[in-house]
Amino acid sequence: MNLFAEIRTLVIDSLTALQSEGVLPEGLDFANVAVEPPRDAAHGDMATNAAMVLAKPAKMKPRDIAEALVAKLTADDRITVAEVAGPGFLNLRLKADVWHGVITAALTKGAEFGMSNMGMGTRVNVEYVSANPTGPLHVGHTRGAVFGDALASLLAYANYDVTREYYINDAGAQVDVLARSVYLRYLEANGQEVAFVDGTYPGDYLIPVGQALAGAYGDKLVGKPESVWLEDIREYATDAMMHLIREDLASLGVEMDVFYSEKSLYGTGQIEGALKALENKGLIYEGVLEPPKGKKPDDWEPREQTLFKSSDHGDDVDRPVKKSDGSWTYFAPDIAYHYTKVEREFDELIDVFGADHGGYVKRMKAAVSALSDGEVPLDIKLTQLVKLFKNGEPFKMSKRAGTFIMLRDLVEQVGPDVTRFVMLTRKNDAPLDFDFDKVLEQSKDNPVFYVQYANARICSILRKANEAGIDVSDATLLDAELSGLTHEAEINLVQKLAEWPRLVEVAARTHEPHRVAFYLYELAGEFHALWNKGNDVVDLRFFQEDNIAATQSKTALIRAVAVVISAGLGILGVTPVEEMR
RNA sequence: GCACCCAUAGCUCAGCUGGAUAGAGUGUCGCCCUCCGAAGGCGAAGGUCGAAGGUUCGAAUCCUUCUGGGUGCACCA
Repeated sequence: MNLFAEIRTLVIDSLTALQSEGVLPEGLDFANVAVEPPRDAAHGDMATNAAMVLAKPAKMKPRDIAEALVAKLTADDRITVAEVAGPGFLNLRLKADVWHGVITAALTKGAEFGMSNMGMGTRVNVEYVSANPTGPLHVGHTRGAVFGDALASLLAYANYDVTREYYINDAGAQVDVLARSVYLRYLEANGQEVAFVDGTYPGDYLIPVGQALAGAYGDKLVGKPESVWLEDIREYATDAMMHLIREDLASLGVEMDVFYSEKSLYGTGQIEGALKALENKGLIYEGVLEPPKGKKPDDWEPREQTLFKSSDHGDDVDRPVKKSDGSWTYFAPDIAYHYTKVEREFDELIDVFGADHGGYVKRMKAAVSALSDGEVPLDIKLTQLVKLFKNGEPFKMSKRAGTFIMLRDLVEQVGPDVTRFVMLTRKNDAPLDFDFDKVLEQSKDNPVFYVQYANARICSILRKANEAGIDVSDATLLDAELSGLTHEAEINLVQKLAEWPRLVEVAARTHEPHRVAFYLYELAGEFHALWNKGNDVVDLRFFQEDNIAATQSKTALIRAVAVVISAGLGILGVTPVEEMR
């Protein structure tokens, strides 16, 4: 139930009626007519811009349209007052029981209150993490993982048919490096002294892989040339790394639907097929790129390469798909991979990349645009850096000194819930400060705590009422008499609840799950404000020992709040707590 | 040199396909704890929304230019 959408429908219906009465001209576009919460509550419960938006196309004065609309709207029994204000705003006040209906709807629908049909089953592929299978996930990956996962859940909540996908880069040179590094660990496990030169991965996490390999092969591979073992070890090592990565993801509560292997594209004609598709559109040619201006690499020399004419689809320059020696560039399999997404009949694609891949956005969009003839939109969300702090001091990370922070370090120290929520307290394209101490702090400036605390307080009251023998089961609260909820602070809270379905749609449309986190913080704020008013105004306390009916109506309200908090935290992948410990 | 992202209160940040007097936390100042959980509460002060133009009835939001910060820039993944 989206109250704003319902009132908007009423406004549109009224406008249509005015057209048939000849008050308004035909052929008006109502798409921009909005019904929103007013910025200032003193203006009313809802506001619509209809008169201002339509003034120009209807060639009428905004106030004249507004006046005509007022007469229509006040005839509806949900509206108590409709008045024209300012340049042509129409401020509406709703009957109290309309607001109370929000509580009933939340209690009836539970977690489904707020779900939207906006997606209408659109098939959307959300690709995220996609870290190279060369080691465990670190902090940067964590943000991408949390963001992508929350975005996927958000879209699912708005009735998109979501596929969560991880692209495994298991075919490039980096997995050869991995294999060589593991081979060194293997030699080590066979009692040899080894040196980790530049260009190998020295991480400890490869030690058990080398040992396992020694267990499986004994010393059969010792002293053998690379050609003998590279392929086997590469596969063995990438499997081991993907196992690590899956464990990391699981510890965060991230579950992928599809792990798509880059290697599986090779030898099957899929890369050739994707490039053929581009070639058929006349977008592949042999050519020589201009050197980059201003920053010319020292070893630059003109080379003829196979190029994709990405500049035809919004890119700045054309991009090579083959190296000068004829082998694929990394871009080629990526094109093929995205081609499979188009062929798998997704209606929309979303890629979540780290900000350091920003330079990759245009060419990828160009490729998808070309391959789908502009039919399949690709949105690429970049997640900015996470800056770590401890005791207010920047936490310097160094691979060499072993202070590189991994996903598992975060989860071990602060838990998956805090990790996830904090990662979503900033827009994806803004850098994020993550302070190990602050995120565990129990105070109002810690949003995780503040939201969880609200939920815990609500649970506490429900327990208390139960202990006092008052029935506060959802079934009973559904029938509770709500007409007593008239105090401004109570209505404020209800109105905040009413915004939830609307917020879900805004967040889903903009692909911005952080809006959910901010909304929950605001909702918790309204709840705490009402609680605190109970300190002074006894009638506002949720638990009224000598008044069962009042207790039930007030617990119905806060139970609805808990329902929305749980639903919102569910989207973020955070478990609501019932008690603060 | 080019591209992308960012610039909002002292600080950290929200700001809804453009909407009314631009919001929150924190910090500062004043008052408040016999009270369902004070791990706080109420109030005040605090802004040329980086700058200048433009579009619009209306711009923090859209366009152009500029300034300042971040990131990336043939063949590496």
